[in-house]
Amino acid sequence: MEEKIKNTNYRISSAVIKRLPRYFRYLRELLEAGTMRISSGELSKMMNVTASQIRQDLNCFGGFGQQGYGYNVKYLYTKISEILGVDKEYRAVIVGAGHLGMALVGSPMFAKRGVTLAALFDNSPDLVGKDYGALHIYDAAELENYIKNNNIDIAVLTLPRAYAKETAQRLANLGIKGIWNFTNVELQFEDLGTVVQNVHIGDSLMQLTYRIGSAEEK
Amino acid sequence: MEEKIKNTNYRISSAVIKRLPRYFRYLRELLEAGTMRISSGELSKMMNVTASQIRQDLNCFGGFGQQGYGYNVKYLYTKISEILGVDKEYRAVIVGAGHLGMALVGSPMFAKRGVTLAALFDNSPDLVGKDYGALHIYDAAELENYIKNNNIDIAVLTLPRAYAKETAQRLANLGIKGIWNFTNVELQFEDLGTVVQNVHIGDSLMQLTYRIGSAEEK
DNA sequence: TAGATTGTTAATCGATTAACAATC
DNA sequence: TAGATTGTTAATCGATTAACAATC
Repeated sequence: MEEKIKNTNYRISSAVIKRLPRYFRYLRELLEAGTMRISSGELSKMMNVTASQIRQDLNCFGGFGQQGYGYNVKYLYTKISEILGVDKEYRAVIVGAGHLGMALVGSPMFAKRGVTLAALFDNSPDLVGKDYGALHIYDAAELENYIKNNNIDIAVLTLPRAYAKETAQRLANLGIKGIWNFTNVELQFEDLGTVVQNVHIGDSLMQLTYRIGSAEEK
Repeated sequence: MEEKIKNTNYRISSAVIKRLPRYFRYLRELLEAGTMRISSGELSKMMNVTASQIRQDLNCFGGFGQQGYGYNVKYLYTKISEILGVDKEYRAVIVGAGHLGMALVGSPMFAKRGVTLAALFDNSPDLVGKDYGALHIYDAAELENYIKNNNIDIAVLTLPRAYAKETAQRLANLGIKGIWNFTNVELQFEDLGTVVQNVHIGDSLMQLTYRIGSAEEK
């Protein structure tokens, strides 16, 4: 049972990577429900994918199952968590303490995924200095100082478009590991080694309206 | 130039559909910048995709370009808008007036995509009855009444997980056309003809931590 | 007309599914 | 051991890219 995660020198396809978080969610649900084991066949029915795909996906990273038995839910959950970096305990700050920033602060999303929120930043005098639960809102001018001294890995950008590019550049210059970008500005810092994950929420709305339209045609 | 959008009896692949909103965004930017025409080659450089893919994608819906010239930006933007249903002027309500709901209300996202926000709903006595800009917050108990009488096409679910399933079921029973689901609950109402678009924001965070981890390995 | 660039067919590539031998 | 189910190879399917004739 002490299978290591494969040293994946070869590139994992982005199709696989995009599916991993969904496995993570389903496995946690199974774990919480007290399920001990699951076969690729059972999981495939729950998730509406093929059992083949599940086995192929998992085998990119290692042989986590056992012939004739299936997968131990707790073990598989742990492995997928490791693959996704949940055990790395990344530390994040939220830059932009508007409604979106506050919505993220208030949700259990970060905690559930091993990410610790350390602080909030904003440039509005009305907000700077306030506390939200355990989190303090700092002046955006303090970003450099704070990030250098507090071991921050990830910045969540929930500020207005207008400040996005400049702020992101400052963060990348600091060598921050990841930027989770909710502003609709496309960012690019591969040269600086900063990973950018863009969230285009509006694209999702457009997919919805497309699908409504195409459903109505029939 | 009066090319009709192809009557797409055959199914457009979801790979194509997912790319359409990105074309929409880039084309608006070009339009705002005053660019009159663009070739698939130029656009491909801007967007970091192949020119072939752009031409293939567009030709699923019609021949919007002109040999030797390229694409008229305004015309193409209009056509893609039609394909995505921007011209349909869908009407939406937001169910759940917490921070996430308020963040969506305050953003220009809906207006930019032809979706009109009509009202907010919540079940907290502190919020019901208040107004935010032009939008009124109604009691969630009024959902049925309001939706029947106000021509609502889309419900945006930004309420706590606990109420998600029940509320979504009520909306689907009313025959609402689309549910934009921000709760992490997987919903399924294909039988009732309601399109569900799930937003799993946490999955995006997991992709970020995965990518940070795999970038660090090198 | 010559040059440019589309629309579309054909070739390639990659991802998904099926099949089955390995093995618990 | 027999039954079950994985890990993995092979077959299929679909999506992307390349190529080029059509045409503005």
